[in-house]
Amino acid sequence: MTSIRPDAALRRAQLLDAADAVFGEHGITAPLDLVVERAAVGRATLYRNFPDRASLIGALLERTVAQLQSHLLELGNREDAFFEVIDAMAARIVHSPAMADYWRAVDQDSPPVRDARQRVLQLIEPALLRAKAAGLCRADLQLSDVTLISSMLGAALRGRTREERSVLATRALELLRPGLSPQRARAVP
Amino acid sequence: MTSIRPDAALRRAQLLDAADAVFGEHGITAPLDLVVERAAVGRATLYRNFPDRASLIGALLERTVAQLQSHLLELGNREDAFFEVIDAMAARIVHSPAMADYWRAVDQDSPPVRDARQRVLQLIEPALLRAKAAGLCRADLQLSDVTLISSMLGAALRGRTREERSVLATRALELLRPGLSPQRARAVP
Amino acid sequence: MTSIRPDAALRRAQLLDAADAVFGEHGITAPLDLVVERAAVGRATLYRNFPDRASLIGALLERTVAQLQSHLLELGNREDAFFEVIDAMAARIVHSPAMADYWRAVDQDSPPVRDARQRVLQLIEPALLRAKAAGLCRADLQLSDVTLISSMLGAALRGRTREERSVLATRALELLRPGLSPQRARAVP
Amino acid sequence: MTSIRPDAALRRAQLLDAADAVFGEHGITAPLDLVVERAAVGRATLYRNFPDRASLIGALLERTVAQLQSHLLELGNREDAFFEVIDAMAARIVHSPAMADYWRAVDQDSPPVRDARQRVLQLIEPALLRAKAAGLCRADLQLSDVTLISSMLGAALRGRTREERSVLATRALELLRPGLSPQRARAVP
DNA sequence: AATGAATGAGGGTTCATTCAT
DNA sequence: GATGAATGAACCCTCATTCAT
Repeated sequence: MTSIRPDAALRRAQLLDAADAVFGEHGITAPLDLVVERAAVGRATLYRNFPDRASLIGALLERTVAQLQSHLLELGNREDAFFEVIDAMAARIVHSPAMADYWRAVDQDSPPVRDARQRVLQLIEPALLRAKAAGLCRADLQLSDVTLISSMLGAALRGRTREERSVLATRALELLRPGLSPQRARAVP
Repeated sequence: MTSIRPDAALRRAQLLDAADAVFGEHGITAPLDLVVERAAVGRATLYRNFPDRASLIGALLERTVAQLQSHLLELGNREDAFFEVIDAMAARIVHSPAMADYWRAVDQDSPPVRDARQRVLQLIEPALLRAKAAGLCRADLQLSDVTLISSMLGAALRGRTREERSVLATRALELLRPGLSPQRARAVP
Repeated sequence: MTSIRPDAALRRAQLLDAADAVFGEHGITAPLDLVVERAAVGRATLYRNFPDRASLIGALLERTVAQLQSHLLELGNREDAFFEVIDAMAARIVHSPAMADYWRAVDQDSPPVRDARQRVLQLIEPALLRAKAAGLCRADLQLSDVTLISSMLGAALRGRTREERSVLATRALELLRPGLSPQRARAVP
Repeated sequence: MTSIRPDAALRRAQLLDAADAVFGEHGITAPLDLVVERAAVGRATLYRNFPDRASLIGALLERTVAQLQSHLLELGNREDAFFEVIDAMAARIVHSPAMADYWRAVDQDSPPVRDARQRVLQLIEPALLRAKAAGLCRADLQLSDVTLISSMLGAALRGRTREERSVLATRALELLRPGLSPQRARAVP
């Protein structure tokens, strides 16, 4: 039994990094040739590792899920973990602006995408419940709102330089935060 | 000399309607063939009226600008005109879900798109100023925030059925509205 | 109303001729690029006229069916029309050596191929019945044998020069003819 | 020095069996990956044993030649050995339907194929001469006709299930046999 | 002025073959 | 010696755009 090729794992990582960068610059419909070129890898290598675009995106999502998981582990039972996650999400999108597109990816949600989304929401749920219990967020906040917020952030940041993205993300969070907090009764208009 | 101008105008309108529908369904990168087919028009006719994709999108934006202008005219000097415009913007996106994409369209902002955006912001500015003066919106709200909000709404709504879009738009506005209102001092976290 | 483009029909014919030649030389799995090149035509022109390989082959079959039909018309009610058809089939294969492959074409018989085959057999049936009635051919000869004979002739001739094909076809017919004639009782071996 | 030759021989046989099966199903242009997969062997192993497709096919032919040789040995000096060989050829093609393709293989006859064909014809020649001498077959039958018949049988059986092949082969032989027997003088047409 | 046929560049994918482990 | 990961050439096909009718 041979050991599981360390170079294969390297290639995979190279490809994922390249894909993340390319998708960030040109959107998730970017030519896969760009990914191949950036990874400095043969064309078929991409296709063996990721038979189609969806599976490539799926793998990128899996990486994100793993990162989220370890982040949540770090945060432990903190009451404000939910908001930390939102901030981290924004930071992640600033870093990797195609991120948000991954979640609604590739014509009508392929299975790997659906699975990853499911898992993310499951991971976030306890944090959301704790925040609600602590009265830190509005009472009617839903898991589905997290998806919505992610989409909104992602779209806002598309096609910008990294610095612009950072500025815009900060502002977007400023505009969104009050809407996540507990709501006073509002006067009728 | 024949005077058949209305004919040409009709073709243009047909093409724009078709483009709006097709872009709404398939995104603004949809094959222009689909537009041609839906407009039931010869292929070159599209290209005579709109030499490239950007000018087609520019024309769609112009239509929106014109609608916005007449809407604002209707609203007159009402203090809440700004919020009416935001709602109208959301409604317009629900109806025509590619709308938001138009604003950041086609690889790094083409001139017709840039122009149209400029004009929209100029139209909205007075309403924003009035809302600020009346204390109806947060003091630091900028014109650039309108672009941001538009992006955020648009992204939330892509690729859904009309009903889903309507539900999501309502929710997105619920989340965004508190952030647009005047802000209390917030306790330090 | 414009007249129905004469040049379009020309292109179609050019393409069919080119396809016949190329398939004859390299088999029916030859790269379609060769067809395009030989027809001196843009690549997409091929694809508009014939969306896929099967439809190209289908069209080639249709041409053959039409030729067969007019040939049979010429022959009228002659008792030996069946053998004339067999000879013509061989001649046709000599001229266009991919012909036989067309009949069992492209992974498990596509609909256009199936249709064309059906029509050919229907056309030949009367001639076969007349030959049987006149005692010119063996009593148990079936329509399906025609397909079989066509396959056998075709295979014998692939990838040869025209002259070699002609010699081989003559020989193949010499070997096959006695088997098509009425059979004497054979002594048990 | 280790003496692990049987191991290598086993691999070779595995590969040949796999190739025969795959070529039978998908034709002799089938992806060699399928052969590798079916043989459950590393990819480079195929290439070490058989540097290219032609040499793989050549090896398959050699196997057939060997079988033919031992079959002829069994038959001894029987006068009808020639017809036994024809029947065996048909049976072999029914079993391994790519067989006939092997003989005219891979773009204009590669050397290993040419060699194998040569040897087969040499093996068959005595049987043919005996049959002729005994008046069992037509006087003008040539060695080259054997090639022709093999092609014809092979083509007739391509792309069919085993059962269909068996039925078709029987029929094809029925049609061909009279043409191989001594010919009466034929009335002028 | 309007049509739709023609074009060719480029994307996705497969596969024979080589090379590092 | 054996493995399977990596390579790149080549194929099929789509689509924005031009041009003959």
